Amino acid sequence: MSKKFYITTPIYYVNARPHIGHTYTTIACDTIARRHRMLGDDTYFLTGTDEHGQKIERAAQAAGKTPQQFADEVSGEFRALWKRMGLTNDDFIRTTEERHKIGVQALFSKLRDNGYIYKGSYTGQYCVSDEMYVDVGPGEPCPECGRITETVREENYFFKLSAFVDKLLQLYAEQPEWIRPDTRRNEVISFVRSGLKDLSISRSTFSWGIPVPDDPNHVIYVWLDALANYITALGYGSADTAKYDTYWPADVQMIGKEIVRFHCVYWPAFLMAAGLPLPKGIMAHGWLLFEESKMSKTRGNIVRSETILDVLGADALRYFLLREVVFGSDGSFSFDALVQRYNSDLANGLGNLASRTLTMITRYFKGEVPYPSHAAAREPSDDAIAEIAADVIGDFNQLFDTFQFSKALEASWALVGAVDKYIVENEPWALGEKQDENSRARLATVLYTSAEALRIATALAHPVIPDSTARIWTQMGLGDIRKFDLTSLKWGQLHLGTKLGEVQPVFPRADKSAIERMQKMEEQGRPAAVESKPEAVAAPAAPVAAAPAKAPAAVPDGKIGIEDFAKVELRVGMVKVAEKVKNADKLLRMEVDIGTEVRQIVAGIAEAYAPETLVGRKVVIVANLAPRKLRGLESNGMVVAASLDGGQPVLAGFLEDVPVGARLK
RNA sequence: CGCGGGGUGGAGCAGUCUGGUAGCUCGUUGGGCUCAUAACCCAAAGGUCGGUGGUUCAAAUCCACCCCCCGCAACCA
Repeated sequence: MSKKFYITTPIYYVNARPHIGHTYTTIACDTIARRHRMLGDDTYFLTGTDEHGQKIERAAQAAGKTPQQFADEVSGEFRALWKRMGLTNDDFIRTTEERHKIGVQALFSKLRDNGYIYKGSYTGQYCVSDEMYVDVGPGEPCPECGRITETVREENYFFKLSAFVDKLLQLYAEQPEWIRPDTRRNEVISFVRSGLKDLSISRSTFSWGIPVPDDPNHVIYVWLDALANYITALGYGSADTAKYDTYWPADVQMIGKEIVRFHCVYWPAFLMAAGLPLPKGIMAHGWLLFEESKMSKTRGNIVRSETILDVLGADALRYFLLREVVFGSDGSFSFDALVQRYNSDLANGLGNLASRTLTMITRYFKGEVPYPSHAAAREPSDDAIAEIAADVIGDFNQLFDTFQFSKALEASWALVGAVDKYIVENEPWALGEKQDENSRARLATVLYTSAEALRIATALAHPVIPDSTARIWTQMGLGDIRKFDLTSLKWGQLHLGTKLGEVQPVFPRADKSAIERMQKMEEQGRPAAVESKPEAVAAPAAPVAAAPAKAPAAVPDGKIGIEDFAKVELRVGMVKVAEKVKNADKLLRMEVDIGTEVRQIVAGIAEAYAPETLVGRKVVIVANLAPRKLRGLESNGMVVAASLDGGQPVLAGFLEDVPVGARLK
């Protein structure tokens, strides 16, 4: 009899191409799903893409595509990547699919029928980037993301979120493990305690979304739309609810820490309002930092999973992510660390243990698993390994099931280490030289013990490194590891006479060139991988909620004509005065002579240039830029500088002398 | 008084919730072994656990205060 197990990833917003952060979440879920399948559970693993909202509408427009085309493309990239990585998701939901639309509308209607939705009007500052209203004054930036907000007045449908404060607090109190880890739970509790305002759950200012039932002028708020995927994918709201009936509520909903509020406050409130069961738990993992700094599109340090797949394979990445990073905390990624882990744990550890053990069995026992013919050939060290293995099985299971992947793997690698030591101490190669009965029996015991420990370590690691463990399993003559019943795993199941397959290294050692290759691939792949348009469009300079700049006449590939360039007036200027702006870390106030006049210009270069070094220097100025106030000072123009991703700006200059006021063309 | 994350041998980290011999990987040095993927095993050197005070039989861990570093935001037209 099997239990059901339903696990979900967030659905990924298609404004960004897949990067290693998405991969991290999805791999974690894949690993959990694989483990549950091995345990015989009726497992269902869902992932997908979130495709609606103003941000997508605008990004598509900027890219000269329809929103659907845009979403199709990026969603396709996600699916292709997961397929390539061999992920075992049972379904892939897209919020633009009909089945999802039906389900969301059914949920909306249900909330309305239950009296939790009312119509009201709302004027406020809207952050396009975060798709939410924020509590700031007109013209102020979004407190969440810092981007500019737009003043929007809408007649909207509202969800009575305020009615759920007590019920939510009760949920968190009664089920302390409902939100994990604790830090996230505490954040949520304090957020809810401070009170909840009703939530606007429709938009009429754009149309890229699911229409509100009976009121097609409104589309449903993206988060209500998106969150519903976890049930619409199962057929909620459709004629066929068999999967919904079987799998809902979810056993684990995995998320990143940035979307805790939506999953731990809004989502349960929606479900309560609809009278539906709540998921059994939300697990929020941390962020993956790239060599200490956050990966971001603007910084251009997003690592693509493809690079790692090409060079080291999916198992290396899977193992690294789950072993290196404490799940729930932030972790850092670097190619050095990846290769290091790969070599020491996989190549030198598990791979080498498999290689030496199986080679000796092949050599000394013609490739058949031996077993000692009499009890005299047993020694305490053999039993010690069996005991360690038994402990590891228990520890691994307990740690893994509480999301402590790094500790679980550490525990099972302790077994690998213990066997390496055991082999050296027992010198099977020396026993192999002798032909007397005792030596043979002793050799049989040592090799059996090693092989059995290897079998156990391999079985435990299978959900994490499925491909390579399957190969070790085959080499051990055990057949298809996917058919192995993990619940039965215990010492002594390896049978006498099991015929080994051909022994081959499973994890070839990676050398330094692997790191260089990956870095090179990243650099080459970067321009294509970075999608900068949506960000630029989402933060329009004008305070008015104008539509993004009308695409200038049909010029392909984002190129501009000479007439567009001619609109920009670049001039050589001489810095007369430069000083730091008070209360600003990055700003310098300069007075710049551009020939015809002296302009005040404020620029964000204070961290790269001391004011006194600038006086007398010639710089390039955008002379016809609209004035803008920065930290209270009006800036009439812009200093041109090279800006490195994550680095400091470098001012443009000339090798030859140029007169002040000269125009650049 | 903006929000957040940190400070543990040379490097990178775990341990802190739940106080009890400071652990892991790499690196260094010396030794061992030759089955194995230049791998594996042993040993050694290397630590004021950011500081000060407190609680305690006992503090990396709990409490208070302080110092420093790093993100993010405020400002990068």
